[in-house]
Amino acid sequence: MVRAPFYDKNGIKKGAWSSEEDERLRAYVERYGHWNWRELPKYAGLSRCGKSCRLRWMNYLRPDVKRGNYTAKEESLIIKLHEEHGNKWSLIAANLSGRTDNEIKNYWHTHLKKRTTHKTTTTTSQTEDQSCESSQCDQITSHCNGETEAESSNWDNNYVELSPPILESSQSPAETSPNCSESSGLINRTSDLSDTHYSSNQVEAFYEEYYTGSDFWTKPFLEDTSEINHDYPYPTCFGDGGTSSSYLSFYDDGMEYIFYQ
DNA sequence: AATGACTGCAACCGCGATGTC
DNA sequence: CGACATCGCGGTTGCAGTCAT
Repeated sequence: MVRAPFYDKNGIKKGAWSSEEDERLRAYVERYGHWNWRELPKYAGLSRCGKSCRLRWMNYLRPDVKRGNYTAKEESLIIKLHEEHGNKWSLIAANLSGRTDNEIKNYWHTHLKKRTTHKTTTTTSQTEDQSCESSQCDQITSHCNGETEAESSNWDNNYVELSPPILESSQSPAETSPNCSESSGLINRTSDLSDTHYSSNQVEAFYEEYYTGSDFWTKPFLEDTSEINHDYPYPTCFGDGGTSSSYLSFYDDGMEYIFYQ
């Protein structure tokens, strides 16, 4: 279902990711963060471009990416937000915990677009004939109007599922923080709040603290280097946890090593 | 069973925005 | 202030799996 792997003229690998590549990228980003996507693949030992790494991480490897089927709530929210904002997938994704904009975009085109088209046509026909017999029509009506009045009201107006929004190409909280330079290399702070519901005020307060308030993002991303896996070289500017030998294993000419030294 | 059409989704691409020098 | 690098976003593509004939 994915493009077959191949190498372009510059020796950059493209196409489907292997499990080994996934593991390398995951291990590297989880340990060192994504301080610079363009440079990252070199240090992670990947023959990929930075853009590809970033996409793979954001869409697939991030631990807080929610996989699996969409709930009725999620579907109704996507439909609602799409009606309001159009193809602003990043905006829509920001309102769905654990979903990426790319995933939502795909889901829209493969599932929801048909439904809303169907809804439009059936709604039109309904005005002429006040009936809607198909279960799909019922489902759409449910999505757009809310499962129940109370449930819909709570969902749409007062609560959001709270975990960091995942945008396929979003800024990480670290990048968002005004206190944090991009090269400072912070790990992502994860949240296990996805199953909890909060009021709007709580959400605002949380994000205030989460993204800007605390000094979390200004702290060095790597405080414990005791368990560094030296299979994944990283710039010496991140501390002395890397070794020259492991680093040089990826740069036989040593020029980049000298540069970073 | 063969095969052509369709579907779903991971991944790619181009371009605008933003940041840095 | 312009040039360049990098990031973020949305549209598009490629292809394996599934379905229909």
